[in-house]
Amino acid sequence: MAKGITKRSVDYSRWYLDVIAAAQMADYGPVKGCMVIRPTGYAIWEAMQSELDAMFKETGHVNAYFPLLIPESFLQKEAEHVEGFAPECAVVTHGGGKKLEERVVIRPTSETVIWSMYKNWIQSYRDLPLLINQWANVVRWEMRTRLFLRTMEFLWQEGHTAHATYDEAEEETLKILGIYKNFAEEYMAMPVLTGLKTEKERFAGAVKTYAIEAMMQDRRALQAGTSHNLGQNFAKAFDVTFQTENGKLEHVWATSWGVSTRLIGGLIMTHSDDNGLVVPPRLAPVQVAIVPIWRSDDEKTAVLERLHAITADWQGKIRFKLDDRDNYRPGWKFNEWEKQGVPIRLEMGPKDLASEELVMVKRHSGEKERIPQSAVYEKVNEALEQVQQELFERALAHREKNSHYVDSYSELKERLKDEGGFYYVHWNGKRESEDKLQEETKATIRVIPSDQPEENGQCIFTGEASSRRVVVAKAY
RNA sequence: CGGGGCGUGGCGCAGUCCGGUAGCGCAUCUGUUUUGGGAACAGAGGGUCGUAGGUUCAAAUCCUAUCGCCCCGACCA
Repeated sequence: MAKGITKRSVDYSRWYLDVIAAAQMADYGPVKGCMVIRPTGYAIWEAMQSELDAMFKETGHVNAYFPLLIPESFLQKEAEHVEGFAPECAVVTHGGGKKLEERVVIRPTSETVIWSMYKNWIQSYRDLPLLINQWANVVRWEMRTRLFLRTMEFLWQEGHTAHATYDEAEEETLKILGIYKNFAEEYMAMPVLTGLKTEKERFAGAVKTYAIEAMMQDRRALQAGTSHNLGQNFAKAFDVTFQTENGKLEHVWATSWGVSTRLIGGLIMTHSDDNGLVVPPRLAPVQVAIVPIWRSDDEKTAVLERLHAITADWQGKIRFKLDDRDNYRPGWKFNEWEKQGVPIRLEMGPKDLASEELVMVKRHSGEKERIPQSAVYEKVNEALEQVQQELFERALAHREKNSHYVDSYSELKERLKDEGGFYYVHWNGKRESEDKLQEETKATIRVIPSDQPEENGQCIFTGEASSRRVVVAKAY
């Protein structure tokens, strides 16, 4: 049925790329690993941006913009940070035809430039908290890239906040984590686990890294957003201090947090099917595609007239497209909108004109329904809500079905190989066990879940006592 | 960096082994008939075969070099 899209069961990775191509979401740029985001893909990003941006602003954050180019020496000021990022930096060595005195890196992330500026902006406890976000592009020289999931250049938002106390920074870190979870679940309809990253997986330069972690249809994990408590690491590296209420000088406490265009990859791999993209209604650039059907010019006029009347007051309420192109036939249009992931399709032809009905089709289920023309607006709104809900529930059920409690390492190894999924296992925090796990199974500890109850058990690697379970999975 | 694959009209490919008029499908344009799940027919336009050198009467095809991209792995949001 869907020409040109490889089935998920045949080759998941090929399927993913085919979905993107069929929906015209992105294309390869001329430089290896770089991606052109086409209008269909970018519209989804814009929808994500506008929702997230509103959430940040509601919680007191403001937007600003910092430069793309950073002096190389800045990266080196924070020991762990340089170690983590130096290998993947693109470095500018020449400008204006001359070799630069100091090389300049294209930002892989902006902590260093931003903290170099915060040094000038923060003097007193009265200047805190400083809650800044920026929407930007960053470059990381990755060895292996994949559209949306990992590209050399990607778009993201990065929040960088400064606080007077550790507790306040920690509170901010968790607040943002909550926003990310809410966004992922309520808008993307993508259920996520929240939790702390292990030391091994922690952001270079952070004291604590929290993440939201989602399960894709192939049962692999996708880290979909991170929120870091940076402690005083960057304040110390850039010597950012403030005077406290009682006159003492202290280093500022920091956080940083981000989500990227990777979310689009997550969206695709959570909901789409063998017929192409499926976009949840709240983020769909087009929520309803209307396909009129006619044979004669008279029929065309009548059908379009009726549809115009029905949609007369939809402007600003429902994002819809009346597809009245006459160089394509209905079947072609059905397919086209399907590949684009439009949640609801309405069909109306001569038959419906007479019966005062029309046909409503849901993209995610293929379910068709005849609805009275007098109630289209209500029915469509109802359906959009319902689809949003069903997509979330479907994804959640998939995650639940593929999440397992396992108490032996040998069983974990077997099952990781054969079925994938999330495994809740006891681990007592030893780095060596974590390294061994990755080496032997390619899987990693994704999160130490926030909502997991304390439970006495034995670490499956060492047999030592453990008080909690962590989530192990193979990841993107 | 290792393994695999590929560079030929806009896109997808065949042709390369065995040198001899650059081809097919899709897309595009024109016209007619069509239109409830990817329309049919007729016609048309569009290519220095990744790049550079070599062999030859003759190179997409053989030789040498080189550049690039994609997929799979190690590393990563």
